[in-house]
Amino acid sequence: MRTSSVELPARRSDASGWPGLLQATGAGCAPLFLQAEDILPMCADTPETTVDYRDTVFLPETEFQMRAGLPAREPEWLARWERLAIYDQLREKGRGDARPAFVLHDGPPYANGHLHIGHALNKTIKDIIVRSHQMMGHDSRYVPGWDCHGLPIEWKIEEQYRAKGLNKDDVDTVTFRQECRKFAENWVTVQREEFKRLGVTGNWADPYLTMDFHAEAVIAEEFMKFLMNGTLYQGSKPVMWSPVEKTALAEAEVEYHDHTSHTIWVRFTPAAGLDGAKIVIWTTTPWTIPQNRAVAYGPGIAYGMYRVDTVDEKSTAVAGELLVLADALAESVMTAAKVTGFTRLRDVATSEFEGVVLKHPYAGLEEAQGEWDYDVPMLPGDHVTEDAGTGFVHTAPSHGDDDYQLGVKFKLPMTYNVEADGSYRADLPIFGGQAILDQDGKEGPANVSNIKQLAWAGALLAKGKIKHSYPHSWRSKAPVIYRNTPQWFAAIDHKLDDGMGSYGDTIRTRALRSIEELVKFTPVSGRNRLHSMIEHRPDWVLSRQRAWGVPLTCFTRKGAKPTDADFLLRNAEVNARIAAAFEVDGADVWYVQGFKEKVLAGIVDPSDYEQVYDVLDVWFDSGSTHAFVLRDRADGTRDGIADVYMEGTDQHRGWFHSSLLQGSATIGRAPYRNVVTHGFTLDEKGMKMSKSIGNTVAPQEVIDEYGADILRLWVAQTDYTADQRIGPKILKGTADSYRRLRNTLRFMLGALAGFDEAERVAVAEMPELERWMLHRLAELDAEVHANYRAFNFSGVFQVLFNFCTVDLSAFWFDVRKDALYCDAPDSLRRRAVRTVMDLLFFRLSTWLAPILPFTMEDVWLTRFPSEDGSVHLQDFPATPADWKDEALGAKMAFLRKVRTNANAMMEIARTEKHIGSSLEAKILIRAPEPEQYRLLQSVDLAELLIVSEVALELGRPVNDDGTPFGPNVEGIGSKVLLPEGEKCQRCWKILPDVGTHAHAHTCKRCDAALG
RNA sequence: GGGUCGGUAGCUCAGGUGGUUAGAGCGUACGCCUGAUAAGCGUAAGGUCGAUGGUUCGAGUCCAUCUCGACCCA
Repeated sequence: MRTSSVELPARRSDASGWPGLLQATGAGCAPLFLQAEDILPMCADTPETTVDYRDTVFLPETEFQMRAGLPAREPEWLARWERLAIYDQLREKGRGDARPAFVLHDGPPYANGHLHIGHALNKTIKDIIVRSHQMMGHDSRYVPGWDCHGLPIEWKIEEQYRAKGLNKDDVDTVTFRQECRKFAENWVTVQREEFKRLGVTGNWADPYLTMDFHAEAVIAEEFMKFLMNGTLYQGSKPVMWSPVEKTALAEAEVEYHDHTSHTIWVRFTPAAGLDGAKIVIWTTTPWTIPQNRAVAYGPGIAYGMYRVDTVDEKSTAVAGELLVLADALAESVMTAAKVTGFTRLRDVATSEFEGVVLKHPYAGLEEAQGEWDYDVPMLPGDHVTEDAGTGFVHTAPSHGDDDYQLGVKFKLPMTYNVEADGSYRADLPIFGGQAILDQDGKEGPANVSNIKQLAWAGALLAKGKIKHSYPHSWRSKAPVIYRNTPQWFAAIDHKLDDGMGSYGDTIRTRALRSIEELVKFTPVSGRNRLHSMIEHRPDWVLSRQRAWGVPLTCFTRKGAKPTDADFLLRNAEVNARIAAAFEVDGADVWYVQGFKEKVLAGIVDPSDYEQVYDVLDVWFDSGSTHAFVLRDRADGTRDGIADVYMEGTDQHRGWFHSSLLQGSATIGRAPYRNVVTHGFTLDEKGMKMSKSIGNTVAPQEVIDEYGADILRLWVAQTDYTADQRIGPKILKGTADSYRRLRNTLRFMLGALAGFDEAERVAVAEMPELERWMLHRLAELDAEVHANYRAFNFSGVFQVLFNFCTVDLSAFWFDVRKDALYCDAPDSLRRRAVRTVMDLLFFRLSTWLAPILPFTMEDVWLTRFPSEDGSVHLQDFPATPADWKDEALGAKMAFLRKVRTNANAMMEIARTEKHIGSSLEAKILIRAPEPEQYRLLQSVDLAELLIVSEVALELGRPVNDDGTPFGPNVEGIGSKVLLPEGEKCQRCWKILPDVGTHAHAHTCKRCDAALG
């Protein structure tokens, strides 16, 4: 509720004396009277009142533009930094042990395509970390890197070949690799410029590339450590395989199309147990039946025993037979088998399956020559569902991922029945030589042969067809199959004897203990995430059947089996020769005719050995960056370990993961001390960005429209540890915040115009308000440092932005405008304000510099114009601890509450047209407690409230009629009155002494200031 | 389908171990100022803290389920 707080007649011209009229006409008609009323004061007052003192007032003076013009001006600063070689200057400053090193090791982006918003976020966060640590006193080095090998680049080159009608297989490998190299080089150049445009500082002149010859040599060396320490072995694993192209395919190389498959229900007969009931499996790949090695059941699934009672004449089910099925699927199976009547006899607990051994459907067949006379165990598997099928999963470890995992877990044997061209091996009984898919990608006879054979063996319960989504080769459009192929693995649990056992003696234990003891995670949730991944992961598949990468530099003995002790050639001299050759000519030499002979000459007989031509998983490349960057470069780190690895959360599965495994094997621990992760960037509604939806935000567009500093400010104000949102509306808001900040800085620059060291005032001589500002700066100093150290930029921004708006713009600046504009230049008060303004300048401009490098350079150079200066050569200034004054902080907090209360009262008076500006008011403040009274008396309240006069009284804040002044603060109330006197034409305060001085229409202070 | 993380005003963020009417800034509206002026100041309106159920004298905060979204895996 609002109560009028003014008792005196209104002073304002547009209301004075005409309340009736105003009321009668209404606000909407007020303009009608404005003309006449406006003339009134002009007539009442003499023309003398228009004495213009504007030129005698010290208004802010600055070249600093309100409008930044960032898109146009940012490139100029970039050129300046390049000319001044700021990054190199800072390195010079940190030479030797002049400053403690701080190294954020760059996770390499893939050198392929223009930057997207995720890249911009990633590199900006890194840059803020690097810059802030530099300014906190470190030698903060940053070597950007690129991931250059790998499939996507290979594709692009293959695509170019196809466009020219060429076939990749007809091209020399070295030639092909060199084209890939050129392609990567080109994108490195493009991306480097795009990153630099964001204001990211670093050693751009000499970045690291995983395809540098030295990098390739080191990657090979690191791989050979795995070879030598016994963790490397050859195994077999099902991968997606195209029989048409006779090659393995990566997930990204397949596309899904509808495909019609056979579908069969097959009985498996227990050797014993289960009352002789048959276990029924369902599969869409009959050709995998010869490779069956187990049947999986779901430990959490309800099973029952069913008796077939009556069947349709076309049914292959038999009346009276017993079947075990998942209850949820029994009905559908019976329908498929054309069973017309059945009875559920009893529950079958999953414990009954334990230890049950089934016979393969082809066991005992005469033509099979005993091929399938092995045990088929029943095994529990969490991948078994009740969504489709029978509740039992036919398991062929060579032809499916779940099957493979189950096989690894229970040591099922792998089969090698399917050849590269998609046909059964010639010596497989019954089916030998038959194709699953022929060379055109059409179905071969294998499926139908199996269905016939199952029927013949009496194992076929039902059959049908199903249309479903199925993977096809992107290139040939032919369906693919899962087929086990030889692969190279790193054994995660192999016991190591390498003298690096401080944190365990296997890769896994070292990795886990690193996570537990050596690494700090930001946010902390990353620890569990990485830990559980490492805890549960299988062995690392290192090999890819590709051309563009670092080869697995090893040799196998002809005729030896992978399990033989001498299968792999382990020879330090050979390894040294390989590394030396790579160092000079890169990994291409591996593919040059005669390399094997050259490398093995004089050590072993080259003709006894096969050279491996698979290339390393690119994660091995990036997992090795710590070796060829941190360990080997002069700007690396002393112990080869980084202070920070900072990437997106997806890299728990990627770079953090591979670096951890690689490091655990080669240096015995994680190559990092901090893992910082950022979330994903989503659109304004929190949805994933996609080109088809059209909700993407490209960094280049933001830079063109607003400038890189706005994009950086967006990064800084968001909590990047979670997923963030961006879009036109959000960027608009960011730009608004920027403008507010910019104007605050602009005022500071204007107030500092011509500041001279001689003006400086000692802290002890300063007014309380200035000492309070120093107190705030000391508080901020601690908060800013703590937040930067914790990589918490949204904290830094929040704290500084609030400070700028609440403490500076709305309070200190507003209050001190009077002193700055009107006090004589030599007044202690004005000098104190400018002294504090100067101290503020150094802190604010440096604290914000890591976030807004362009704008803060603008600020810095406006104050200190020079050819070679830069805010980025500065450190955060040390802030004296004794600036802190908690008591003063509490006092000012209280006074500001009183101020807010008075403002609220003035707002009412303003609405009622009694006053306009606050200087037109006099405030009566009543405090009931003597202590409060004394406290209020100790300060210049008129100055603090920006009013012309304050009357302070001890007593209750009530009117003569007992009604309260209005809302109170701890019992203290205020009331708006009108001051006595005339308006000083220089400082605009209404004071009693105005007009009594030499200079017309001035107050005492202004009169003196005018001299 | 599985695992992990997240959902507080239009926006960006605060809200130790559960405890009084959930905070800040921006934006918005209204007003003032016209000596920070394509600025500045003031006041105000805005939230069933994703939903439901539970534990408790008391839950934004603890538990369960659901929902939406994201990431990783299948």
